Amino acid sequence: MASLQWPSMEGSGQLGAQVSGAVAASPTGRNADRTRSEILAVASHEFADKGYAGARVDEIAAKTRTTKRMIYYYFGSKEQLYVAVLEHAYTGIRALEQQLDVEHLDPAQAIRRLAAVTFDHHEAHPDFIRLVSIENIHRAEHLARSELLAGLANPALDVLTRILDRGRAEGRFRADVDPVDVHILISGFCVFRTANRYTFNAIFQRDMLDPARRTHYRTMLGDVVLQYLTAR
Amino acid sequence: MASLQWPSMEGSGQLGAQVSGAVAASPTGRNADRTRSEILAVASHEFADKGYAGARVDEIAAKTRTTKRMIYYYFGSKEQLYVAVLEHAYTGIRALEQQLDVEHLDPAQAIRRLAAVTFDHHEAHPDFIRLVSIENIHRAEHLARSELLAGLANPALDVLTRILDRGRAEGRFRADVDPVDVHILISGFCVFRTANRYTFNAIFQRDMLDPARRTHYRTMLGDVVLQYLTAR
DNA sequence: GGGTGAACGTACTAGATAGTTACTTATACG
DNA sequence: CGTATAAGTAACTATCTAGTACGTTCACCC
Repeated sequence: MASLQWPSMEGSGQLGAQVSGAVAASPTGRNADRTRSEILAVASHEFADKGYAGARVDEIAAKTRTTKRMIYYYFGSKEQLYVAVLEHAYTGIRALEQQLDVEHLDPAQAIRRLAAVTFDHHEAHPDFIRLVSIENIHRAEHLARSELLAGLANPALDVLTRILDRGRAEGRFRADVDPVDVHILISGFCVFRTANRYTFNAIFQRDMLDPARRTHYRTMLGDVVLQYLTAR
Repeated sequence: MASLQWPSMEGSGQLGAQVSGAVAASPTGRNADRTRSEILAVASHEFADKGYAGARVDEIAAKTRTTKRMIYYYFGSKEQLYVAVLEHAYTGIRALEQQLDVEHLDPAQAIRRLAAVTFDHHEAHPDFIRLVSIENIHRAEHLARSELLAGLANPALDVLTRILDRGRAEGRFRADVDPVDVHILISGFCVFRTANRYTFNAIFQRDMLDPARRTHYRTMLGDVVLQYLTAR
């Protein structure tokens, strides 16, 4: 019901805890790690679904196999729980991004691949995109205060920077493009497609996430980015 | 304090009502139109600021020169007030869009102009962008139910369609581009820049709305769209 | 100059909601 | 084996919040 949509560090669902190095969990009854991660998983989904103010601590507790007391036992307050959800979501996504390997491709193909992977990520993790939207409504006040997330650089940007450097060295890409700007171009397209799906559909009667149009938008994004990078 | 950031139909602030054809408002004391529009203006800002669940009816009332009773008198419920805010916001934006006149420009210049005007709109009406984000968190359930907004087509899309037709007729644009896709490209860039400003800044330490970078992003968008339309 | 209805204010209520207290049970460990 | 402590439950409370009951005032019209 409330499994996380990005790979969690502790396994999201049924009884998947069994944390690697730590204390072996007792098979029966109580299990701190499992309880904590189950609360986190349910809370992630609830906050993503209803927003911070719209989510209810009582309902999060009800969807867990434990009680509200445990939420306060492990997380202290609704706000701290929300921050934990944000941190968990961001670290999970970063772990995914770090896996992408495009060093062996030529610059143009590497850019297409990066754009496609980003595109797929956004489609595969709607809860994450929703959490980001929600956090922007709050002007990123929680994100800015989190010291866990403060220094956390974006691996996608590092990869992008290296691709651009190679492309420039080979004389295939323009010299004056900023990696962050390219990232904005890619993210803007992907985020808009998922985050604004509902109002867009209400007005234009077009579901941007219709599977029939998926490859069309995926290649369109690659085209747009490459054309920008290779323009005279 | 709470003036609307898009042109309202009734004048937002002090005592600007004095509705055109209707009954001349008494200069003193009570004035239905003024009260109603003042509630709407304050509510627009509050909902945009805090979201639907986060906004408080009591606080909206407090920031008005009238009382909570009047909110329920004119709008019925918190939800109906929110729908009224949405409808007011969308009709206001549409009225603005209808003004753009690019028929006298050649297709390429017209596209640049359309992109630039869209770009400016997003920057000038942050409350509208926030309301759209909030409505997307709610999966556009209110927008979809509003019969006022149901048939309301997007004038920007009509303009875009005509520009593309002219460009194709003159052999300057590719034949296989969909106006809605071009709209996605433009909107995606503009919406991302404003709506995701805060989390983006927290992670990349770059304010996408820094005035020093404004023209850079404005021309970048025009370049990207034109390159997409004119690619071999 | 008084009747009428729309516009408005005050004070209240029922229910929801974040957070707490008091108490119980399982588990690790000397 | 027994006890300290981590893990857990259920019931409670203070406060907040959407919505309402009821009374009052103003503008208008005859």
